[in-house]
Amino acid sequence: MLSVAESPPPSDAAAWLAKLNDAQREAVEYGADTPHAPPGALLVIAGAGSGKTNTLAHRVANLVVKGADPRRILLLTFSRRAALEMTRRVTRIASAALGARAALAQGLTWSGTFHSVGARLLREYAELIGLAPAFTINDREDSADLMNLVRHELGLSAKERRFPAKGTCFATYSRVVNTGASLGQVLDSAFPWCREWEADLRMLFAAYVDAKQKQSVLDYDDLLLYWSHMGAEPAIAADLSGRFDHVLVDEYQDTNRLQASILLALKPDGRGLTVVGDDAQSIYSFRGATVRNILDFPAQFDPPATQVTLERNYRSTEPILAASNAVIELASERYTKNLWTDKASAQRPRLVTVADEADQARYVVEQVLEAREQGMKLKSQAVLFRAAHHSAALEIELTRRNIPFVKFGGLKFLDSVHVKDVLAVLRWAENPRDRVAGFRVVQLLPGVGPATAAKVLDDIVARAGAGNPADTAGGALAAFAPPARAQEDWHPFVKLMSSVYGRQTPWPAEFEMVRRWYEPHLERNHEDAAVRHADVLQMESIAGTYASRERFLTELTLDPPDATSDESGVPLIDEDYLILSTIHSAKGQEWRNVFVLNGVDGCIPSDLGTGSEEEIDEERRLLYVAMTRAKEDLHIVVPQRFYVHNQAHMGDRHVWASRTRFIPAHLMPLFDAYAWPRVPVPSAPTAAGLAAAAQAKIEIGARLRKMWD
DNA sequence: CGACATATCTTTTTT
DNA sequence: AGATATGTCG
Repeated sequence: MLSVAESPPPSDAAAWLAKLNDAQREAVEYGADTPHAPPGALLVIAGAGSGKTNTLAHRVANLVVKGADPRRILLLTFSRRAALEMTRRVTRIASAALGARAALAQGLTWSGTFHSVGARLLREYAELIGLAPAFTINDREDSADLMNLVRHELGLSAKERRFPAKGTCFATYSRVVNTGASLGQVLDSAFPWCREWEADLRMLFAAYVDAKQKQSVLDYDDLLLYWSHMGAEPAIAADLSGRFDHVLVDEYQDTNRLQASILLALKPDGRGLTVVGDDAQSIYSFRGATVRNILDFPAQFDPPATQVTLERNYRSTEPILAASNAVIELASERYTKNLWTDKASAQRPRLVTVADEADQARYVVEQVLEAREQGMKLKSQAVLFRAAHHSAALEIELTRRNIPFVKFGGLKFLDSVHVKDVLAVLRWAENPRDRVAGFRVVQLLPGVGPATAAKVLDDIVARAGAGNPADTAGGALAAFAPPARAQEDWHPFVKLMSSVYGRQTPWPAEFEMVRRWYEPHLERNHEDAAVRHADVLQMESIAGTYASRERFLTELTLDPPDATSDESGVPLIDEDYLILSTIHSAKGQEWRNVFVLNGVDGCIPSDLGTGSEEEIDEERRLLYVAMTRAKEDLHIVVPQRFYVHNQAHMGDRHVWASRTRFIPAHLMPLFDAYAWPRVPVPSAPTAAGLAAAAQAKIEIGARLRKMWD
């Protein structure tokens, strides 16, 4: 049992908080003297680079130092990466302050994303709420596949006019769940081209929910939805909220209504609740996040939440901050603060015009190498972009020049077919009712298509009845009469599945058995089997680090490895590599040297996100987030000619792009604007003259295009 | 019924 | 370029 409460606080208590500024210290010390009877809610508005993570870590550490039980602290972060970073810092800070009682700081066991904490709680309360404890969790792709299955069953795929694709259906469903809006509202605001299908979609979603329940499968949204409904059930709600004395939430500007309702159920009067975020960095509205959550937070409580604002920026130089502030000031809705810094620098952020994407890639490589020559590690430099495919040309150039890089965002390890195949076998083993998994696995056998697969799955469900399908699934498979072409492969398949259903082989060894069974199918189905095989082996080594099949599956779907690199596998820890990242995945991070690709209209803002004022403002915040990642040097690259795919009628073609609307002419003095490669000019013009010339050229282009708008 | 070829559409960002 | 619906053959 922990008994910190009676120990006196360390005599140098003030010393370890001395490095914080006044606002930070206020956020750290708010209510910390009475950790067992916390005061009302606290809102910390923390601007970019204002030491937010550090402040939150200090606050948690301080609570522990003052006697709070770390096992009764719930720390909700946006990503797993952020959760790990936070626990690491809290442990370090608290250990230093606690001295001999440092071990206490290890007790911070409830930290993670809303989704992972939700999954953990749901497994604990499963029986109580009528959920099979062995439920499996579908990732986005699996969920869309299930939606597709249901869509076919309802005959929606054979309509006269084409019904929305599975991904669109699922996205619509997800948005309804996360925003709490009606289907009609969601269609109007986000999917207007699907408006005509409202009635069919409603029917589809009802059947989708039904299918999930029958199969004991949850999707990401369910992890929040069930949690939220537990909070609405008085008996469970009391138990839930009684478990945690303190609830702290990071990146609150990117939470949605559903998440807000969960918090409110946990801490109805706000006591012990802390949320931290920055309204100017809200960039996840496509996931149902709403900036209203943070703006309306104080007024939810009586008395209203105490607010602390962190405005001092410790990250960027003054010119970078001035440009970033100027960009965000043009938003149609005012933000709550203005950042300042005392880090002077003569280098303004650069606005670099290049001819096309190939030159853009060459420019970045040249600059990155030059910086490295001057001692800046590749790891201290990052290239950011709006959409994952924007870095394609750069990736080719980096590979050609042999420069190692790691890419965050975009395609995941888990999205490749072979990885999904193996995971499907394991998920089906864990939960034989999981139709998406089973459907995929059975069709791996030659001669088996959708029709045969459906029969197999029906047989399994029929034989199980109300009992545990894991006991009877093997028998159902053995009794099935396979089509002639699958005859030869059927027996080994039945043997494998019977073994995994019955858990005859202990965990990591089971993976190896599945892999061996899968190998011949991999060879048969894929030209590049060798590369794919390496991925499967890599997955096998990851599997060995988890205690059980269930842990492995849950962790992998909730926290998939998020980096890919040119080689298979992430480079060695001590190796130096350049960071490529989508702007979304760059959240919360910082680098000395930052490049923003495609600073053109159509990319930032994405031409898909210019429908409404709100969407445009979100794109503006995206640029703001990208710019404020930079500590010393910031390059926004503007290719004049831009290649686009999948244009409705013309197919692929080049388009002439113009500088992003978020940096209008009157902000140009805040940038160091030039063209690259620099052309020799006869009369040695001034930098300002060059900038003006470059700008005039671009604006004429824009005017000419406007003639046809 | 499965396998393979052909025509038609497609919204980016992620837990 | 890649997914998905539809068409045709064995």
